[in-house]
Amino acid sequence: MEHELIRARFEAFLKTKSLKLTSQREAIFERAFATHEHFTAETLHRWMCDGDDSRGKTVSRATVYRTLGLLEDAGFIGSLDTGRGELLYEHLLGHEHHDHLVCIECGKIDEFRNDMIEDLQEKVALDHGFELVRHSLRLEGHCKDCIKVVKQRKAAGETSRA
Amino acid sequence: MEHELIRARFEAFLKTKSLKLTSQREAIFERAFATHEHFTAETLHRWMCDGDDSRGKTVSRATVYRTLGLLEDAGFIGSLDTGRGELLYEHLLGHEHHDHLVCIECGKIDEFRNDMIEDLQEKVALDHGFELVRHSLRLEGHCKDCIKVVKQRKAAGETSRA
DNA sequence: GTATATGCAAACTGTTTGCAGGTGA
DNA sequence: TCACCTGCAAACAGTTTGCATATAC
Repeated sequence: MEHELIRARFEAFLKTKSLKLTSQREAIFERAFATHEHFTAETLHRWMCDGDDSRGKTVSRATVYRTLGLLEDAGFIGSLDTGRGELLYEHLLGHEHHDHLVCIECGKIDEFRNDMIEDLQEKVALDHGFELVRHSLRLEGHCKDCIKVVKQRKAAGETSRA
Repeated sequence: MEHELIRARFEAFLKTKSLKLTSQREAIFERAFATHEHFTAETLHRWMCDGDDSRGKTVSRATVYRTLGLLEDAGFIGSLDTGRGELLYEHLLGHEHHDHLVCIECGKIDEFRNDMIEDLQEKVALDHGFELVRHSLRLEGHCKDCIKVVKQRKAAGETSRA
C-alpha cells in the first residue's frame, strides 16, 4: 500500500474519532511506518530522541506509549510479545497477515505465512466452540546462522545449566 | 503420571543438581502439582499465604519466583505468556504437549493438540533454515459461553472504543 | 474557546537481586 | 561444617496515570 494512502487513512481515522492531528502523533506515525523492522515502544522513543529521524521532533515516552496504543487499536500496527515482558510492534497496513520465527540465539525475526496452518486453527476453534478473533503463533529456534554457533558451543563442552 | 512418581523425579532432579530439598521447595512443588489450572507466580504465592494449602506453609514471593524458574528449567512446569505482561504456569508431567485457546472475554483457557499443525510448523521452520526448539501458539477468541454475551452487547448498541 | 493532547514525574505491576542470617546434607 | 537457601527490602524494566499546561480545531 502506498505511503500516501496509509497516511490519508490515518488522518481519516483521527477525524472520525475526533482526535487531533498533533505534530507528535504525526511524527510517531511517520517513524513507525518508516521502518520495516519490529520495534518496541522504548526503541521508537530512542529513535525519535536521537534525532535519527530527520525532523528531530522529540516526543515524550508517555506520548509514544499512548500513540502506539492508539495505532494498535485502530489496526495500523500490531504487537507481538517477545515472551519476556516486552511488546514488539510492526506496522500492518500494506503487509499481509503473517506469523513469526524467532531466533533464540541472535533475536532475528523472520516472517511466514502458511494458509494450511491458518485453516487448521479455524477448524480447531470451531471444534471447541470458539469464535476465533486472532491468534499468535511464534516458532522459536535457531536460525540458519546460529545453528553452527550452537553446535560448536555444544562440541566445545557443555557448561550450561539445566 | 502418578503423583508419587512425579514427586520422586523431583527429588531425583534436586539430587543430581546438588540442590536441597527444602520445606519451601516441597510446598511450592506440591501446590503447583495439586492444581490442574493455570496459575501465575503471584496466584501461587497467594494460595500459599492464604493457607489455602492445608500445610499452611508460607513462602516468600522471591522463593516462589525462584522455585518456579527452577521447575521450568527442569521441565516440570511450562509457561505461557498471557499476552499482557504476566507468565502463566502449568504443570507438564503427565500432560501431553498442547496449545491453548484463550477466551478474551472471560479468560477461560482450553487446551488442544493438533498434530497436523505441529508437523506444518516443523516444515515451515525447515523451509526457513530454522532448527525448531519450541513454539507458542495461542488462539484467542470468544468461548462458547461468551459468544452470546458478545452478541447481545453488540445488539444492545455499540458503545465501545476503536 | 474548549475539548483534547502533551510532558513530566510519580505510581504501578511483575519480576529479579544483594545481602545477612538460616538450614539441609 | 558449609554450601546452598531463604526472606526481606530495595532495585528493575516496561508501562500507565494524574495533573497542570499547551494546542488543534
